[in-house]
Amino acid sequence: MDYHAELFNGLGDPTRLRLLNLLTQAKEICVCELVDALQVPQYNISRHLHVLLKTGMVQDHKRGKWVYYSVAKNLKLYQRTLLRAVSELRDEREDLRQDEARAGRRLKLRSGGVCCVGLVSKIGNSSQETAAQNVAAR
Amino acid sequence: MDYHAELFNGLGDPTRLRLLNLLTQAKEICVCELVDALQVPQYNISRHLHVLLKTGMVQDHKRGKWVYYSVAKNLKLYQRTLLRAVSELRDEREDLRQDEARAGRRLKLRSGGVCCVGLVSKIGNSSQETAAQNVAAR
DNA sequence: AATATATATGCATAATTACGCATGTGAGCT
DNA sequence: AGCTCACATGCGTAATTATGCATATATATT
Repeated sequence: MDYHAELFNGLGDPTRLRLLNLLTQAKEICVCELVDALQVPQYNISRHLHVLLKTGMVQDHKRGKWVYYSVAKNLKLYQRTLLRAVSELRDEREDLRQDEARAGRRLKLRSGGVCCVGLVSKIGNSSQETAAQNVAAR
Repeated sequence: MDYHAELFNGLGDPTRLRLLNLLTQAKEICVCELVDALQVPQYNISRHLHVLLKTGMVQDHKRGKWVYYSVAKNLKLYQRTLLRAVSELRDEREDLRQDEARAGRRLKLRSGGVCCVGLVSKIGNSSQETAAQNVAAR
């Protein structure tokens, strides 16, 4: 598919829409935090982030064991406009706000700006029953 | 897929991107004109227009034998923002401007505001060798 | 070095979507 | 009524994309 259509397509998946929404709200979020916020398997989050990376909408930054994602710098005009459309969507979507709530709770668990220290979080991956369920809230 | 992701997805196809671009430039365009402008089979155009209809981005209006499409009235805020992203994209895309050129030539052929009178145009459908090739230009 | 944690990815499969062809529908013309 | 033109749609198939599971990689930590 051509590049720009792909760009829109990048937002054409519910999970990616949710990811982008969170990323526009916070400066930097690491993968495990996104996993907890969306309650979606880690391999799934990673894959969707990869798609968003390819569209140039987000950038990643490895720090220690973790990979932090954020909205890319130097977005083109139409890309910034797209992001704005996402935020505008926010008002209509309860689920996006729920994501933000879970993300908020999760981000509070950072110690010294570092994410997931001492937290186990494997929602869909492998066996172990997941921790960080205080974040899930329900 | 959920509704809003689908909305982005509506733009996540090159053909639909091209259609939307033309529709944002002109008030009303009928299917056969779009076929000539994009040089894409009629059944294909119809299908993509149907997708755009479902997203609420465009509306149709039957007039005599023809069906005219236009950008929907009463778009929501984020929808208008999306359209703006499309126009902003225009600057980067030679192909969109070529579509517009062909569309412009085609629209000039209207007689009395009525489209495709006496023109035969079956780019991909069935047999007959297409007319309106003065529009294709190449 | 061995182990544990965070993230990515190969592979098989399921689900979704686009496409081409043929045909259906509906409006207008003769 | 029969024909033609504009448009839509059913169906089969090809192409694309998402998902789950397992595993690979890379970076601490002990």
